Amino acid sequence: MKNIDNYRPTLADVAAEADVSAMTVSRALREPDRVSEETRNRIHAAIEKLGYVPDPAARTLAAKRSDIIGVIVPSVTNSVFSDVMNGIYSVAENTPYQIQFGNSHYSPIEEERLLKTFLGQKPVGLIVSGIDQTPISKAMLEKAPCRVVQIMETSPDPIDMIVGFSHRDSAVAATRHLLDQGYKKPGVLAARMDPRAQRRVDGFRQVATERGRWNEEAVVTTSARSSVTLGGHLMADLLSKVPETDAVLCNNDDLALGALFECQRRGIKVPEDMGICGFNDLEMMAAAYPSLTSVRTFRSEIGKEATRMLLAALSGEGPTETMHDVGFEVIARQSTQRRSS
Amino acid sequence: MKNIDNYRPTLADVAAEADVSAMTVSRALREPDRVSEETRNRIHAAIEKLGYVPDPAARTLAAKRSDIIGVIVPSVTNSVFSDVMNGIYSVAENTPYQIQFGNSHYSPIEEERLLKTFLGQKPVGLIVSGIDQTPISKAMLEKAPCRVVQIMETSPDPIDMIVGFSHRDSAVAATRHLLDQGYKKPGVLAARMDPRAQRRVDGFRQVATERGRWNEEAVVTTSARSSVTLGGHLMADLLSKVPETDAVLCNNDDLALGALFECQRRGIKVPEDMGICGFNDLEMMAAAYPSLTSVRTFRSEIGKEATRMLLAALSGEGPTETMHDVGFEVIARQSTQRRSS
DNA sequence: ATACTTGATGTTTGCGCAAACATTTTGTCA
DNA sequence: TGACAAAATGTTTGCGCAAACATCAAGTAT
Repeated sequence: MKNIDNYRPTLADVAAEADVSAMTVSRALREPDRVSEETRNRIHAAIEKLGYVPDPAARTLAAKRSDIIGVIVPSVTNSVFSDVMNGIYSVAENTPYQIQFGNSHYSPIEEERLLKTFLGQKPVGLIVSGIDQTPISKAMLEKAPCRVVQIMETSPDPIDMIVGFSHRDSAVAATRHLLDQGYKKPGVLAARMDPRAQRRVDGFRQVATERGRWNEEAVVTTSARSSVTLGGHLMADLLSKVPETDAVLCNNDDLALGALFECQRRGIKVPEDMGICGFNDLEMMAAAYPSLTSVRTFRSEIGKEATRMLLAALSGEGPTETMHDVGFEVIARQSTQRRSS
Repeated sequence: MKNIDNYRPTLADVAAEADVSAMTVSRALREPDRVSEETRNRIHAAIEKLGYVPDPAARTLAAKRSDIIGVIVPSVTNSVFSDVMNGIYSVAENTPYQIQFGNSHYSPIEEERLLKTFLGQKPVGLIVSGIDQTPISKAMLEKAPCRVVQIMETSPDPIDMIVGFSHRDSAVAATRHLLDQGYKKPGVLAARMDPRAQRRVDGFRQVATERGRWNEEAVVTTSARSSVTLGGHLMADLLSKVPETDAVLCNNDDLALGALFECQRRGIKVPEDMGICGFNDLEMMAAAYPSLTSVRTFRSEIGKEATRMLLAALSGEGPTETMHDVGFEVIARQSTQRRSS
């Protein structure tokens, strides 16, 4: 069992120790420039001696705003969002701001609920995923007394600020790559059809149609959570529906890896008989055998840039950009390197 | 730019609307049983009408404790901890408690700093990873005015409560499995030598020594972050040092997958010429070709159980268990299925 | 030398809520 | 029907801090 006694010194205690008023201590912590160096030293010595730690609740109540940056992501297990979260942390870590995560589980309704909770904490900023908020969420964000950054996508009319890339364009580029490599019967594997996955499938459709390679049957999707195992199943499904398929654009890297294993199991040669392209370019893609082509996305960069943008806007110094496209890059590897066309 | 006006109703506003005192409203929210049903309905109608949201800062200040459960993990990108975090969320989601994550980046010093920050928030509970805290951290946790759950490991003398499994025992079981399958020259691949990885290597050493299969040279470790690519490199390294190696125990699944790819690249047959065993049993292990043997760990369960335990202790009802071993399970698959012994 | 700026510090007040205690209303039993 | 317990509700107070304003000393220009 645990010891539950615990005296915590307050600003007033530190003030008494340093022989100044409480307000001077408060200032020494928040606006050091406005306190003389000598006084400041005395105050810091007192803080050290007493082990004073500011009470964030009291600060929030008095200042009518917290130092919280709320972040809403649809999943914490998905490595895409892990990377984004890591980026956010890395920039926020050495600032006075606190990151508070919320997990919407890909549910717009849950996002609404989280948003309400977060706003109750008077955050200084919010980072939300995507641009497909419900009307109620949008309204909350627009009226919110704090800055808002939408991440993962691009949009001509963000709520406030936005950092991401075009999912449609990235799929367009990947599909062109497949066709340029000489594949004739491309298919698509997609799980968890969130708005971004949908836009990627749209990009594929556009290019495939333009080049006369479109086949509705070759689009295999499911609302299930993405996984390597699922990639194998979807690949099997695709092959049973459209046996002549010679390439697959996978909506993410897990599916691509699963598709590769399924091909190995069936003795289908990659890249000769089947081209495989993933999405996100997770670390494992380069290490696979054969190495897997993927569309590199800058997930950590999105998190970092969103946080930087927010901090810049909060500092209030000068005009800040409100849109940032981090782009993407098709990383061609062995899995789409067809010997002959 | 954004609209910054924003009036937020307070308890007093709701009280006026419902024609009761502020305290009754406060009670209606925290102890509904102590308010008559009729009054409660009137209050909820008023809350709805005004869109009242409680101010957590004010509540924390007045009550001298927050509703925050602080969680410190060494990494948010590592899928092991993603799973644990998800487990924690899933149980905490429908409680009044807020989860606050901290990322120690595998640094005990950073953990100390985080702990201090968290304690400043007067949390109701803390969940920390591992049992290797610095003496200062240990002291803070012991004196903390809240319950503490250590996770990921087992220990005869936890600070307060503990949920995990024995890393040593799990490696012992995995190594026995390899030897029982007839492999004679087992090696180990390990990255990020945190205390848990170290204990797993120790388990391997114990069994290998007992059975006369120990070879110091066949233990290839690095302090670098684990990855699939690294798995390939470590495998290559091991083969150059000890070419006769016929099995590897990998300290995690990323390394195992990388090792598999490296074997494929070199034309080494798995499982005939090389047995591979991973650790954690991530989803991809079953989907690989050949499917990969691994030690299943119950990561999500650790998060869930730690949170349940904490909630039970907080509710104060009856005696609660303080130690929970979630165990592990060697999942034998193709990658260690040697045809002949 | 006077008025006036600048920098450094102090005082008062209230943020929104819950603990502790006080009071009123209702129900129950003999 | 009165006495008394229990349930329901109200009042006072202060949590720890920062905003806003007040004060005081030291410099600065003319």
